[in-house]
Amino acid sequence: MQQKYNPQVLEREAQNHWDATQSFKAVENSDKPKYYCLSMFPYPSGKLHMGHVRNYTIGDVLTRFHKMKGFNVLQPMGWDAFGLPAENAAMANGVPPAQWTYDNIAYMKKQLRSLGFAIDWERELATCKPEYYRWNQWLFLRMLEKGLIYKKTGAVNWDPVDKTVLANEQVIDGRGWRTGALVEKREIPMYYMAITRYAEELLGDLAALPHWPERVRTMQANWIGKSVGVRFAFPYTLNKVAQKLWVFTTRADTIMGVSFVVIAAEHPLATQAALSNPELARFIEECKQGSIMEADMATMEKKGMATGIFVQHPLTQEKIPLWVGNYVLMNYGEGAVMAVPAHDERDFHFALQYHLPIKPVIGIPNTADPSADKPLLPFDPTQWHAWYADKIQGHCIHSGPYDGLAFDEAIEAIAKDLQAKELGEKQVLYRLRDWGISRQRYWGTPIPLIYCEQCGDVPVPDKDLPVVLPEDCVPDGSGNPLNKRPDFVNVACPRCAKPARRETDTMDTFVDSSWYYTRFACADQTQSMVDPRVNHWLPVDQYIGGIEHAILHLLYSRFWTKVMRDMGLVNVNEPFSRLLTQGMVLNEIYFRKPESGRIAYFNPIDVDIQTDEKGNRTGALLRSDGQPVTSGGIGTMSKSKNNGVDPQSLIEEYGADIARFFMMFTAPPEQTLEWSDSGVEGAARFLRRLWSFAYEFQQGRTEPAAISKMGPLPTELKEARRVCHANLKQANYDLERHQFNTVASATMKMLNALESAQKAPAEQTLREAVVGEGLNLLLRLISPITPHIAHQLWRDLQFGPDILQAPWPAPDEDALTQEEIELVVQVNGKKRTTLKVPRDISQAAIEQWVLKDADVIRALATQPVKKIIVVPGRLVNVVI
RNA sequence: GCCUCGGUGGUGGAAUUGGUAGACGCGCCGGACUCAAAAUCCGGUAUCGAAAGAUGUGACGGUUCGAGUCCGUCCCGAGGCACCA
Repeated sequence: MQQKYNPQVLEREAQNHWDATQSFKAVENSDKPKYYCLSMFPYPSGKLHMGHVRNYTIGDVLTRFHKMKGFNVLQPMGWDAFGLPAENAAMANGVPPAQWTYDNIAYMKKQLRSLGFAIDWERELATCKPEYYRWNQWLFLRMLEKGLIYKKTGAVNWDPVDKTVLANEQVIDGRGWRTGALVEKREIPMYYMAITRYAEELLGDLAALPHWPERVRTMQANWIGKSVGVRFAFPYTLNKVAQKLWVFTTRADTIMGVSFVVIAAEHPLATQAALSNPELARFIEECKQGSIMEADMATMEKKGMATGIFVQHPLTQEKIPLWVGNYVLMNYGEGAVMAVPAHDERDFHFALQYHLPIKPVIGIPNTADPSADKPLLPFDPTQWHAWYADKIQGHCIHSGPYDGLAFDEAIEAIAKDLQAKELGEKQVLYRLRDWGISRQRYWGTPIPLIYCEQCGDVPVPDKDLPVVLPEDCVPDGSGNPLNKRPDFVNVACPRCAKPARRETDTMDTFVDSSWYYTRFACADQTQSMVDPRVNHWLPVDQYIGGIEHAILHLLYSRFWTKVMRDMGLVNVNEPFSRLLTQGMVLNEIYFRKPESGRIAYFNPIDVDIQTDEKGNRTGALLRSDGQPVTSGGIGTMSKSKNNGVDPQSLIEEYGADIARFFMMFTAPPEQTLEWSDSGVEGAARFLRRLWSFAYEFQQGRTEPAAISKMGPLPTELKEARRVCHANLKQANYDLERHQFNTVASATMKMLNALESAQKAPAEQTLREAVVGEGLNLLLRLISPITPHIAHQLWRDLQFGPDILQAPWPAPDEDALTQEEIELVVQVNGKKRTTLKVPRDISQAAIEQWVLKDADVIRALATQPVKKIIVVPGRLVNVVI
């Protein structure tokens, strides 16, 4: 056994051993229960970042834990290889996205291997390869046949200078990132997936995912946003033609308070009204400026303009003015809303701004004088919010036939009356919109369509799949380079064989990642998208990834699984049984802001922190020039803030185990993790201490490998043994709930206890028995986190040939029992003292004992005891 | 703006169902070893106070014998908002 802990050498040896024994190869014909553990696959951006290390370490801990618990585990890895950054890199360096991507994959794979993850590399896939994305195209065609994909226009960000479509990320403060030009909204034809047809099932099945975090289910439910309301129409006459303007509302009970109607700038009626109203036309143009992002839309100043058109209230026939507003969304509901300023905050502010009438129609009952019911108004927020929250306190007032009706009754009555006039009905509406998948970009899956002047839109026949993306294009920022590739664009129409054009739009990269987990089950299958092996492995038992994917990726994947199910490709309803959403990795931000010019960020690695003698931070200096830098707090590691830490240097300096231990110890997986150099040093110190302790133990051992029978133990050894088993028990609980930081800390507590045991005055054989048993448990417990050192020490201490084959340890309940327990004694809930009592003491005896205690008597003073609350095994509270 | 989550010592965090707040680390202080330093080892470390004791989990209020944990209002931070992945 080596005296010094040398991670670089032993980690390579352990990894060679796992490769040679094919330790992580997953097979379908095992008699063990299957466990499919999947971490979200990385985008090959260049090199691993700390978020990746964290994500894959969490997955690996779960993989190895379940392997030792006797599961047949599949942990695969792949590459989410299409996407915008490759095009950006191409513009910067002139390298084709394909080459950049493949180079990155090669480098990052090497990095992943050096971290010792228990991955079955035989199933590796990359979404940018034709053998993968041909199935995107194949399923696209099936969905097109079923009407699950359709074509309609949708809004994009248009850069008028570069004449190109911009991603939301490329729009900064409403301007193009390269040109600085004001971005415009532009409507272009796109393909949509009809995810809304599955809205009800996607919502309902959230209940079938009890092992998903509550917050993710809540976010998805709110995203789908089912609301039951009333769709109804305001009749109007324009150019002597009677027409109807439809709106949707969840607050039909306030219909008698409507004082105006607002339509989106893109609404056909707005376009029509603008024909004879240049001022309105200008306003509508103004509304079309800016990005398509909802956050921008929601935070901009609410503006409106009257159209001069009036519509008729469907129940009172009153004349209602029609407005165009920049805050009405064309793609939700009807693109038109009724405005009730008395009972909606946004309408209220709009009405104040433009001096429109405010008519209260909901009030709280006044029992003394029903004729003086007090109106509830949005400017009385305490009451209004309370009423809105549970909808039970108020009722209709100033509402003619509906006076006195409560929320539900009013909606029923109003919907019935509207229906009788054929002007409305109750309707279920979802906030969820259909998924637009067309991208005017090069580095993605080609959409398999051909446009023929004679035949129209012609789907590419299956026999011509895949439509292969040329890999040698270099984008230059002025539109999709595919349009400049006649060899790609020009094609014979599959129907009439005349010259035709290929679609040059590619698919949203979320399409690629919506089904990759099914492909891992049968990555070598060349004849079909998936094969029956998919039903062996699905659903994924444990999925791990960043919380930032809580809605889009996870919802699209759930949708896609249901589509594949309905086509008979898989037999599960949901793809991921358990979900762990990991927190982001943060680091300090330092910068200097010059009088003029750009703010400069400095990597924390180049900054020295100054502290006072108590350790409080007093300042920060840039090491290169000794001058102060400003602290910008902490934030997610990013290029723009120059606060990333390259995992490569960490792995090279300390080795994989120390990096992994630090990641697991520093924060629980679901919380953000703050980077700290000294924390890494602490992890290194612990593993070195573990190594030398094991070395000393092995050197002084008299009976190699024997964990002999234990006779009666002296107190110190008994206590050390109790600590080991108690921590193991707690750690097993923590592993099940994925709280790995306390598992790591349990291994530290065990080593602390074993070090005291080693020094205890006791017979050598007894000490050896206790310490040997403790080390044996500790190594197995720590092995999922730091597999390399555990592998080596397990062999060096002759516990067995391969720790991976060892069973998961269970605590010995006998070791946990204590003769005496400590009770906390409180008086009126305040801790006064503690009391050592026999384990099986009766309640009456405790009460007697407590009342005789000097500290208790002093705290009682002269006041009489009202009652005594005893929590068995924990505490006593004397109430006075 | 909307949806969701979080806020505990100098610091990362712990506290299983409401039951000893601060486990285990980091940092800092003191000591041992050393010519010296690093490394390592030992001890201390919430705040105020000489002590007894009091205070303390973002703020304020409530429920309870008892609240970091439950309820209400507010403040601050993070993630998402449909073309970053």
